[in-house]
Amino acid sequence: MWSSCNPKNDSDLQACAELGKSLNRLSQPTILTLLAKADVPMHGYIIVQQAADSPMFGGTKPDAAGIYRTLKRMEESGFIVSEWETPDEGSARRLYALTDKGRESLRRWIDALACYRLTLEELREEASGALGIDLPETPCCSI
Amino acid sequence: MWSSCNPKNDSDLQACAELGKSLNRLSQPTILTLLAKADVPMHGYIIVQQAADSPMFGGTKPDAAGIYRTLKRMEESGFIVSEWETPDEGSARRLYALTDKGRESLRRWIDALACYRLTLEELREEASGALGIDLPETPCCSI
DNA sequence: TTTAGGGTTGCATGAACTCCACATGGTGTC
DNA sequence: GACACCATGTGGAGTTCATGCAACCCTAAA
Repeated sequence: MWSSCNPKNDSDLQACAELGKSLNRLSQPTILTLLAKADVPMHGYIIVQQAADSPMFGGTKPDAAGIYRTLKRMEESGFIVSEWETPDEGSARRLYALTDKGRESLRRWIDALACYRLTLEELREEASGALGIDLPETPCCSI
Repeated sequence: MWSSCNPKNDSDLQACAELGKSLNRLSQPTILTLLAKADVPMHGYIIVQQAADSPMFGGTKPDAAGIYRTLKRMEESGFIVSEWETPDEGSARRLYALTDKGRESLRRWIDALACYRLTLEELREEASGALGIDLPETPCCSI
């Protein structure tokens, strides 16, 4: 499903050295998207697993602590709600569900992402123009 | 020259609340691009001025201290070189010039930006699919 | 007993940004 | 003459935010 261009090995990382740690802070739309796609409440653990496959993380499983913290923030903002599931057997776990506000937020995120995208594209065009090279067809990390 | 979609007023910021402070850390390719376009050494002050008009800053003049710090970092990395210009009249000021390494870095940045762009687009498609809405033509902050 | 599933907190680190202050020098104004 | 303001460069303190690591709790299966 997700098939992004993510540098997998060291030489790719070298080539895309500038990538660095940018484009963080986007775990929130990723989580919103996962919850919206599932359409049922999800456990935090599953969210962490599935987030790893999202374009934002590209196979690298994000730190669980970070995701749980983000989930907490999102609940405080009203984008999701959580409740404890206490089965007769097994340990208790939280179930996170999208709220209407969260769905609305995701809708705005879609526009915001388009905005980001356009900004990046403009910068890329400016840079190409400045170097006098013609833009190839998204040679994304093409090593 | 630069004409990005940047929320100008408060209501736009509300609508694009998720924008927050993401997409920072991109002052480096912006500076590289400015220097590459000028093709002559530039003063830091001018860089600050022109950076304000770039897609990344969208009219908001970035903090000069931050830009100067970035310039220093970039010089340490060998992407630019600077020398003092000491005119007979007026105060001394630095002239920043792009190095070959800097030009090479900008070339990699172009690929990296394409990579970012693709990631954002994928996430956006996933989000739209999850919400069951069809993607309009980049309605970037369309309020 | 170890491993895996599931959740949480604390602490340290680091990057990036903001605000503030301080230089120097020119121009303009009250 | 004092004051303000733009041009120009720099340093420090403090904030915010994300990252990563370690530790802690639980249960269940192998």
